[in-house]
Amino acid sequence: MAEKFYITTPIYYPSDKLHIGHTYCTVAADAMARYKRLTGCDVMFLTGTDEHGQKIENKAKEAGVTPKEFLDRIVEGDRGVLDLWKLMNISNDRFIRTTDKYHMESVQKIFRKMYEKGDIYKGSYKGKYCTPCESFWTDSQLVDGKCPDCGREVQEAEEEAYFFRLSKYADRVQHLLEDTDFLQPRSRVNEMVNNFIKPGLEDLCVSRTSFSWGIPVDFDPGHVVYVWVDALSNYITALGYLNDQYHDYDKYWPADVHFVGKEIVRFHSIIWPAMLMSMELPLPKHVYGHGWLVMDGGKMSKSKGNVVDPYILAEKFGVDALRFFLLRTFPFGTDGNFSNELLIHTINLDLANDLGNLVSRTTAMVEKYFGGQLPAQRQATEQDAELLNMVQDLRRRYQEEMEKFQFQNALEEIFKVIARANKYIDENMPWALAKEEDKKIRLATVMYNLLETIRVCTVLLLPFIPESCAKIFQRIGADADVQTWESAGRWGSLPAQAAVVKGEAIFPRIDAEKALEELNALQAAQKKAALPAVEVEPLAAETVDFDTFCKSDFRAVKIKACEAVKKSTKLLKFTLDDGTGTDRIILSGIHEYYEPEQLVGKTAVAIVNLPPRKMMGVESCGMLLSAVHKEHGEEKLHLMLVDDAIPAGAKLC
RNA sequence: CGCGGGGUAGAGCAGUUGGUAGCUCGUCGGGCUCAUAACCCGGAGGCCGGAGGUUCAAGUCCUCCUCCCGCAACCA
Repeated sequence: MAEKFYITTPIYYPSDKLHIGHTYCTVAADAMARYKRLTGCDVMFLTGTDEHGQKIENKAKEAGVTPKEFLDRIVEGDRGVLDLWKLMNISNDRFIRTTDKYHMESVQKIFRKMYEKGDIYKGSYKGKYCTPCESFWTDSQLVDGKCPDCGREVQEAEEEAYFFRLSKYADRVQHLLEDTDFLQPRSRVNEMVNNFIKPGLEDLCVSRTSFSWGIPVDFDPGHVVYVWVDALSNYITALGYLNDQYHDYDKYWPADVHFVGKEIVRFHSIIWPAMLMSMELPLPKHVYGHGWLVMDGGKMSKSKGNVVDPYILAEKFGVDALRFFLLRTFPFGTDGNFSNELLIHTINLDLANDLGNLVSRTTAMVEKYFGGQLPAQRQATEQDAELLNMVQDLRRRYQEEMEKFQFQNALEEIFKVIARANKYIDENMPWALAKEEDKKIRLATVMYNLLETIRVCTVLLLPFIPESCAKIFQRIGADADVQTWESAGRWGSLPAQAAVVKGEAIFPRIDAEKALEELNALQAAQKKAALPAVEVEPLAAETVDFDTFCKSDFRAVKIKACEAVKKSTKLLKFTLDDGTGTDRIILSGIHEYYEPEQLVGKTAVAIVNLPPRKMMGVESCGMLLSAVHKEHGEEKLHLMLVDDAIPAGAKLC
């Protein structure tokens, strides 16, 4: 019986369109799944979407549709999640949506099971409640003891909630992390243990009453199951655990590996094992926390406007080229620096110049010198040894790296061989052999060795660039029986007289300059189209009475000095002349928009009778006024600067 | 002193248990002409962030410092 292999991606939260980072993780999992299938494993590859929660509820409301309608559009709709995976040639065996009925029923049973065991108990979530905002706040979220949203008084309140006894499993989880290879790469272990386990694991709130878009707790209808139990359970419900939709749980669980982004390592390496321990189920063998793709050293984010759309790249350069680039360029465990230049560069170098060109020159010569079919006779020499040795050992080296999820190293091994094959051509100079009639057999041998090298490399590239591999096999006349894992380990599998055809270039070279220009234009256009040019806050509906308004004391102030607050990215510390003769210190979080020296000497407007407030250890007495709006989704801020003719301390009314 | 990651040729990165510093690109020079102006060979280019220490020997181990990046905090 075939060995089984169960691999998962995270289930993505579809509150926005997916970006290159999601694509990265999914492509990696796909390559791994394809590799395991190639080696003969019985593979289950799962991906999906995490569809509950407040944010989805809000987004849907903004869009004026029901949550389900909103989700269907973004998951199943045009250029949605399913379309993207189809485009990227993702070979998942199953796709789970947490709004699927079977999943919801399973989660209710799981929740109940843990409750009946005593690992989930009803408690209360203590906090402060703001009645007009209908919001709960923790003490640390409050501002001056008041609601951070509206600034009004809050009441001590308790929200009823269910808790999971995470603390009960702290020791076992710590042991799992520190003493086994459960969590990879190893560098993530310290982070988890130091940050979350050593300070003491608190019991986890696993239900909410403050929103309704979630799976109801069936024995307590006011509550919905909060994200942890709902989302993490997908890895077993999708196999049919406690439901009748599927029946593969016994076959595939425990998972061989969960691929996850480093931001959710915590949930997968602490909460998920604890939940499974509570349910007394086997633990997944590995959790692999991969790195992020970052842009110019900074995190990709909507507000920075540097989110990369995989659709544009795949359509422009080809799906295989994009898949290849993602896995060839970046070590899987650490962050990678994404750029369009690097993408084009990698495609041109590896795929066009090395691999594509090797296929072209080899097939062209077989056509030119032998009409597309080699004679059966061979004449080996010592010159062949190095290449043959490399190719014959390639599958082993490749396998070693793939088993460690080191895709970039596995590909590196293949491309070393490809480079060696290009060199082999130069060493043997087939064009010279072709000129001498008595060297025909030697020439055929050289060509066959090249075809064999290409064949073996192509088999091993199947998990990464499946469509291109099919084209290469066709060119070198490799049928299905010499496209197998087994045949990649056996030199000489290609029939001696295979039919070879030249054909079009498989990876055309890209004109880098032109492509970059087009790409930038496309990305800029898309960004503009997606977001409104200028957006301002809607006017407040509530009126404020005149007396209340008059209590606010606005003054013109002169900026005498301004400096960045150390250890803070956003705060500037202003020393102001407010006309009283005593300096006034105000902190303002506008360093992203202004450098301190730009503002010294200017006249600004401040409200001076706010109670003082400490930020980053410095006391701020009042607040400088700014005008804010959004442009193409990006926050813009302008400090209110007024005529320098206005004296310090002048009252605004 | 909040937690973690990182500073190695112009750029992007490898460097396993300490033993003459490597890879890719770029650059300079040469070769070849089968091929997608591709391919092959050679050269130049580094006080491995800084300072101490352990050692016969340190990019690699220890201490301190410094800068960058995430998370967290903060943004009245």
